[in-house]
Amino acid sequence: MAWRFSSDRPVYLQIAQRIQESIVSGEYPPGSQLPSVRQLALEAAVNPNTVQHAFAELENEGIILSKGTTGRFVTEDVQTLEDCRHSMAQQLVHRFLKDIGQLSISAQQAITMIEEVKHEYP
Amino acid sequence: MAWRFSSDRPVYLQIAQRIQESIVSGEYPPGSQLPSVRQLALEAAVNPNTVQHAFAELENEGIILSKGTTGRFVTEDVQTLEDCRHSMAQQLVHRFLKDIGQLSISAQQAITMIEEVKHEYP
Amino acid sequence: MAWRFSSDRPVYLQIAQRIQESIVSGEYPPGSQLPSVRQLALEAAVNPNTVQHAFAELENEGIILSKGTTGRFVTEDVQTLEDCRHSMAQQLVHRFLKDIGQLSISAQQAITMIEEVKHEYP
Amino acid sequence: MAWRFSSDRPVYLQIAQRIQESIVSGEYPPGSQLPSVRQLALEAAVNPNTVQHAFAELENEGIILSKGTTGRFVTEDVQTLEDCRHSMAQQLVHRFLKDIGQLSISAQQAITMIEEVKHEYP
DNA sequence: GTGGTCTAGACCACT
DNA sequence: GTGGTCTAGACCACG
Repeated sequence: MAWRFSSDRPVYLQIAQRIQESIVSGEYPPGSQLPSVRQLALEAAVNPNTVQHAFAELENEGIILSKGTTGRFVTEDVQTLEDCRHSMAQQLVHRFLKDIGQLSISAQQAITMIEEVKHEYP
Repeated sequence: MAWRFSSDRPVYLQIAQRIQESIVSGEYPPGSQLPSVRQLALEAAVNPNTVQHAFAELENEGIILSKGTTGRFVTEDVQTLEDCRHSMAQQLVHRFLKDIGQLSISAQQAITMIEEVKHEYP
Repeated sequence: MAWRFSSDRPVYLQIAQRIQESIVSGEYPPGSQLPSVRQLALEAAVNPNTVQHAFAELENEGIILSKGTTGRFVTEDVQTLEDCRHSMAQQLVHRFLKDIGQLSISAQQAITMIEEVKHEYP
Repeated sequence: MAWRFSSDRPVYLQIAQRIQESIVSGEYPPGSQLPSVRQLALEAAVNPNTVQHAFAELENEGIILSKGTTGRFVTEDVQTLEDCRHSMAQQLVHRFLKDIGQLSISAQQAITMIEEVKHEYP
C-alpha cells in the first residue's frame, strides 16, 4: 500500500527521513542491508528514481553506503549513526520549543508540563 | 499567496488550526473581530465553503462566535481561551515525547536537552 | 555545439568537473552567476536533468549555491574555493606520478624533467 | 571482459597505446612475443581488424616487428624502446604542466608539491 | 536482480 | 525564465 506524503516537502526527502528514522530506531541495525530501490519504490508507490534520490541523500550524510550491485547497507560506523540520532533529536527539541513558544509557553513551563506526564513515557 | 496544506488531513481542519493558533497566540485578542469568510478564502486560495467549515469547527469549540451578519468574533471568555491554549500545549507535549521516544530518548533526557538550549527561548 | 564526453565516467561527473575547472580557473569569479541549467544542457547537448545532477554535486561540495529561482552562483567563500583548487592540484600530482611511475620513472626523475621544460610554462 | 574506450579518439589508437604502455613498462620485454591479433581482439572485444590497425601503428614506430606467420615481437633494439619511453614521459610531463597550469599553479610550485609527496612513490 | 545513469517530458512555485 | 521535483522508461555493468 502506498505511503502517505505531505505536499509541502519533496517526496524524496520524506522518504529519506522515514528510512533515517527506521535506521536510528534500530529497525535496520548497523551493517544490515536495506530494501532495494525497486522494492521501496513499489512499496511507497513512487518512481524508482525518487527512491534513488532519497538514498543518495542518506549516502551523502554517510549513514548508508552502496556496495555496488550487492545492495545498500546501513553504515557500521556507530558514531555516525549516533551523531545522526542526536541531530534529529535536537531538531525535534527546537521545533517543539518554537511551536510551544507560539502558545506563549516558556521552555521552563514546557519542562514542567513534561514532568507532569513523563511517567507515561519510558 | 495561497497557503500550504498537507495532504494527509482535511484542509478545513488545517485552516481551523491556523486560526486557532492565531487566536491563542494573541494575534486576534478576546472580543476582536475575525476576517470575513470571503477574505480568508481569498487569502488561503480555497473555496469559501471550506473556510465556513473551519469557522463552524471553532464555533463548536466555543472559542469564536458568530454575531449574525456583523461577522465573527473571538470569545471574550478568557477561561475558554485558556483551556484551549492549554490543551493545544498538552497535545504538543505528547507528540513531542512520542516522537523523541522513537529515537530512544526518554522524557528525562528530553528535559535535559531542553535545559541545554532553553536560554535561546524566551 | 555538443561537448565531448568520455564513456568511462558518468556524464554528470564530467560536466561537474568542467564547471569546477572553470570556477577555480577564474572564469566564474566568486559570487558570480553561473549559466542556467537549461542553457548548459543545450550547450552540452545533454538532458537538463543531467546538468541538474552535476550542479547538485558541486552544491554538495559547497563551491556553488542555488539562490532559489534567481539562479546558481559561485560561493563567495574564497577559502572553500582555495581548498577545492588545492585538492584538484593534488589529484593531478598523484595521477601524474602514478602514470609516469609506470614508465619506471621516479618522482625525482620527474622533477628533473620538469626542470628542463619549466621555462616554457608561466 | 571488454576493455573501456573513450569516445574521443579512434579505438585502434587507444589499443596501440595500451600495448605500448605494456611494452615500456616491461610487461613484454625486448624480443618477447606479443599476444596474437585474434586473442587481443577477443580480450578487448573489438574487431580483429582494429587490433591489426593498432599493431601496424606500433610497427610503424619501430617498437614491434612482425616475423611472418610466427607472430609479432617486441623489438630488441633497446634504444628504440628507450626513445619511446622517453617521449611518452615527456608527453606526460607537458600534459601535467598544462593541466596544473590551468589551476594557476606554476611549474615551480608543481615541483614543490611533488617534493612533498614523492616519498610515497618509488 | 542490483545499483547507477541518462533521456524525455511534465508540473510547480517564485526564497 | 528560473531551479526543483517527479514520472516513465531505457540501457549498462556487475555477479
